[in-house]
Amino acid sequence: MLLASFIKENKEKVLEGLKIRNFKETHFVDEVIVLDEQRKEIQQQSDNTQALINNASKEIGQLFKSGQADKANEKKGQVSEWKTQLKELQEQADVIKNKLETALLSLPNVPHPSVPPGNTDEDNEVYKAWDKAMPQLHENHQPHWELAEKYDIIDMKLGVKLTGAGFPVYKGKGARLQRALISFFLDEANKAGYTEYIPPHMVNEDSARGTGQLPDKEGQMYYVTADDLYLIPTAEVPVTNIYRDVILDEKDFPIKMTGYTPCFRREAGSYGAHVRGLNRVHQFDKVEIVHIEHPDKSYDTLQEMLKHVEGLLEQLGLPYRILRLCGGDLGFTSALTFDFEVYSAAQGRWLEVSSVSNFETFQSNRLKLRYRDTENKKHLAHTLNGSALALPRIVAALLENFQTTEGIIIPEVLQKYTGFDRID
RNA sequence: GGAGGAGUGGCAGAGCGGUUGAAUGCACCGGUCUUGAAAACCGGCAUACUCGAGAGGGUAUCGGGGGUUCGAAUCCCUCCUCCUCCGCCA
Repeated sequence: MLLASFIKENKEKVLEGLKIRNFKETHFVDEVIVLDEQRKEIQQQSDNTQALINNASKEIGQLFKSGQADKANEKKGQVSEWKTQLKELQEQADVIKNKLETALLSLPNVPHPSVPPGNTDEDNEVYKAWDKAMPQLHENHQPHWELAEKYDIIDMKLGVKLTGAGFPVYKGKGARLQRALISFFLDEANKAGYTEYIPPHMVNEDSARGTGQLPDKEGQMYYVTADDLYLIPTAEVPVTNIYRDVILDEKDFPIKMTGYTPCFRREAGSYGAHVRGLNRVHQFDKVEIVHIEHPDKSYDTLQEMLKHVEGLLEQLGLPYRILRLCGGDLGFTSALTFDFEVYSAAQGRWLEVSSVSNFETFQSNRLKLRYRDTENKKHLAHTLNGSALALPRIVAALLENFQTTEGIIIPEVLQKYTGFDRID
């Protein structure tokens, strides 16, 4: 959420940003500015009335003390008039505040100047292309969903029986591969200086709001009605919210956190060949990295995160490319996002496996995540996060790219985790 | 799940209807003293919104929300959290 004051002072910049995003509902910008003015005005009136009441109440107290009950009762009459006025003012104020909140929540983050304009994923900029060899598959190669069945390592049908479509069951070497990847990713994150967390897999409404899942993506989350809790769509939500309502010292930067969690996404309305197998599922595993950074350093940090993710993919030996998302494809809360895609050879497709973003102050504003500078002034911190990495599509690419007539070869870095070097 | 008890500033801990944004202690910051340090003494020390060039002013906040009252940290309702006991349980 942007600050109303920021919108007022940077109206042109905000409008330009919305244009880059191809965001049509620019009327919210003026609404915010007007409503914020109205809010101040009515707040002023309401505060003044309250001040009158507070003063009169003190006087009444004094009068009772000095035994002038009749005068006190006279004052009471006047106060009750003010109270009626106050109530009306507050009702008006509530209406305005609600409208303002709605308008503010409707506006996405202002894109970073480097974000290219564009509407769809076709307009994304290839930031780093893959210029090395592509995997060469043998003649009878198969897509990962067939391999998974052939080697009996992932059972989608069993998932349907137990839960429903999109809930894969990993079995035998498939399960062990899954666990190996999680351990590998976490170990790499630890080596890179991230503090590891195991957060809850359900969060309350405040947390979902803090990182911007609510109200924007309400339908995307599984919701436990009996307890008013949301299943997390990513570790970003609980991990970033660790720092909700926190005021840091400048010297606390950078804060680097990592966590493995399952992720739950309803993905309503998805269907077709592109969501086959592991390409899109309702529950998947992911290791996330989260940074909280000083505003001056957040873009250097974003580069550092890209390097970290690149390192993982290189060690796994998967062809990858990095995209700079265009305005239209950029997430609501993000200022700049780089997507990582790996090449899944049997499908002949690039699959998104990581999304690394700088949210600047968009999340921290709602989180009330601030820091004190050397002059003791408070400012909003910057938050960033990235997948490092999301498992299913990595598994898909591993299965497809490393399939041989003698089975699937496990990358060397994973072998000490899996305890086997091939799936056959 | 059942029965009790409790939630006050960074921490500890008073207050239990009327100048209480909140005593006191500790911590922290500045100063005096000191060769330096400690001790002692003096002063400062919450957050948000808002008015003001500034000095300074207004409003809100004593777990969250709602209510009673001219007036609530103090009374009532409700939710949350923690503690003790019982039950259940990986």
